[in-house]
Amino acid sequence: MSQAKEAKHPIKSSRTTFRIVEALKELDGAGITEVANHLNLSKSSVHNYLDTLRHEGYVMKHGQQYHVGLKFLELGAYARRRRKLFEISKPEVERLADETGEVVNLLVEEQGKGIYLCREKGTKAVKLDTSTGMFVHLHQTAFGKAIMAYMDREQVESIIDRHGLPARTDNTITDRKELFEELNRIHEQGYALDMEEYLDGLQGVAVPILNNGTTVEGAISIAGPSCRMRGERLEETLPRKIQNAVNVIELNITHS
Amino acid sequence: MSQAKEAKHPIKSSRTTFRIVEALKELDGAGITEVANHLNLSKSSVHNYLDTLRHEGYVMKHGQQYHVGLKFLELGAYARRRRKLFEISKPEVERLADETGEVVNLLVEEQGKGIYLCREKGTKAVKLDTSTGMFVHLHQTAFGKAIMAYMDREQVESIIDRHGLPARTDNTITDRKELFEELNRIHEQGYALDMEEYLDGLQGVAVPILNNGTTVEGAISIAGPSCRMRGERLEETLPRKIQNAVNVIELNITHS
DNA sequence: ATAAATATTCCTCATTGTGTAACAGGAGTT
DNA sequence: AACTCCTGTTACACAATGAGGAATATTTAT
Repeated sequence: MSQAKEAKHPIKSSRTTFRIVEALKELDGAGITEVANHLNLSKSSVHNYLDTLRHEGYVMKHGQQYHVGLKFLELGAYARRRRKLFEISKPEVERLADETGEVVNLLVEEQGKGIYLCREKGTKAVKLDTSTGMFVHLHQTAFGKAIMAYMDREQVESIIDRHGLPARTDNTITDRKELFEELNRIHEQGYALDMEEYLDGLQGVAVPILNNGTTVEGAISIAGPSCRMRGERLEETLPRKIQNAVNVIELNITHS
Repeated sequence: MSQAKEAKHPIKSSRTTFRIVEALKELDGAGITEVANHLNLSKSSVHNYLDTLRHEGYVMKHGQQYHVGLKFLELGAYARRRRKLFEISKPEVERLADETGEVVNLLVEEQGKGIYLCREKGTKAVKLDTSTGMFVHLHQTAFGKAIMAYMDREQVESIIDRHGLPARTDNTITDRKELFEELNRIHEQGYALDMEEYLDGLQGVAVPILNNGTTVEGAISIAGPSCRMRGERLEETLPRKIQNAVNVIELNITHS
């Protein structure tokens, strides 16, 4: 499993293509010059890229503003659907949201980071700026830690090497040794806690989803304001609720 | 509004990049030679593309199989979130699914075709192979016709020119004149019907979502097996239910 | 009406992607 | 084990192609 930072023979235009689309996302829509400045490219180049992308249907042009097109949703939704985990888990995630009233997330690991497959909001759910398709550092969240707790140590090491352990709040675990201790604890108790490690005032619980009791497929988490997430509810009731849902999911995974 | 089939100076590599990813989707994962044959490209080229795409995080490699990566979901979900229509409509779509028990869809137009923003299944919902992110011909579905019914005639003409009127079932409207008559009827009655025009045995109703009572933003449809979709339910109850939901949505759209 | 932004087109040269062909590694067969 | 027949990967050299500068249109603002 080669881990080179660069491809041997990178297709430059392929990379710039995506850099441009990503710029469009970052800037939330932009004109040609804006993109050109943002990426230090010539206006004419950017123009050619955006023009071809538009003809391919991957970007939209409204007036003089270019935008990321919904055709990416076609590919993205396909990639998500391919993971049987999503199809199987969605109803359970919805049920959990109804029952608890909080925010429930389904997350998987890809390329050493976590990505949300879906999120359901219960009636009391807090507003969060995160959502479907977003990438997060695994060590900063409950579900991320839950997933790592069931990976090989070397795998976790390589992820840390690749992405580091950047902090997001004062509580984020940024120390390698400390993280591994936490992962051991999680492995023992079967669930992970997020004590405002991702966002101040937000806590959560997460349980990993295992295939055949061995490989981690993803994790489900429930998150809410710290005031509602404590004591028995945080450490007993909610973990058990998720565990029940996960049991159902795991049954369906192995039998398909 | 130029409608040239090709960009003036197309970036070839940009196009092949997407052709490769699309091939990966069509083949539902593939190896290098498979892709190369499928697209009449040299193995080495495909290898270079897939390698860079992998390093960019847009494709995944499992063993010798390459797959569309979830990073597309990041862009796709963003593009969807950008449309305020989605955020506003989602709860209404869910409510409709609960109330009717059928399949409820939210669709918008992009590039002259229809694309599903979301789908919610009620308890009695039929199984459908379509889903989020999928593109469909507008004239083949109830929501598509509902959308076209509120476009300028010339706009509809140009869409037909671009995509034609291919049939999907024996009932699909394939005649230009017939389609325009149908669109007039829809405009008058305020809702559109799909009488097995997309899939045999499947019927549906759709209501367009208007902004300020003028521009079409999208449409909501309810679909189900023909046996359950007839008479008063099809032509009265369901249209009214959707209309109510749409009213709520339209209110929220104009006030934001 | 003029100015100041854009976007778009034109054109040239060096870069970059392409295909051919050779190489390596694994699975299956005799 | 040696062989074949698949893969994926690397090397290389030629030609196509994308990049950038500058000129031109087009829109928007003053």
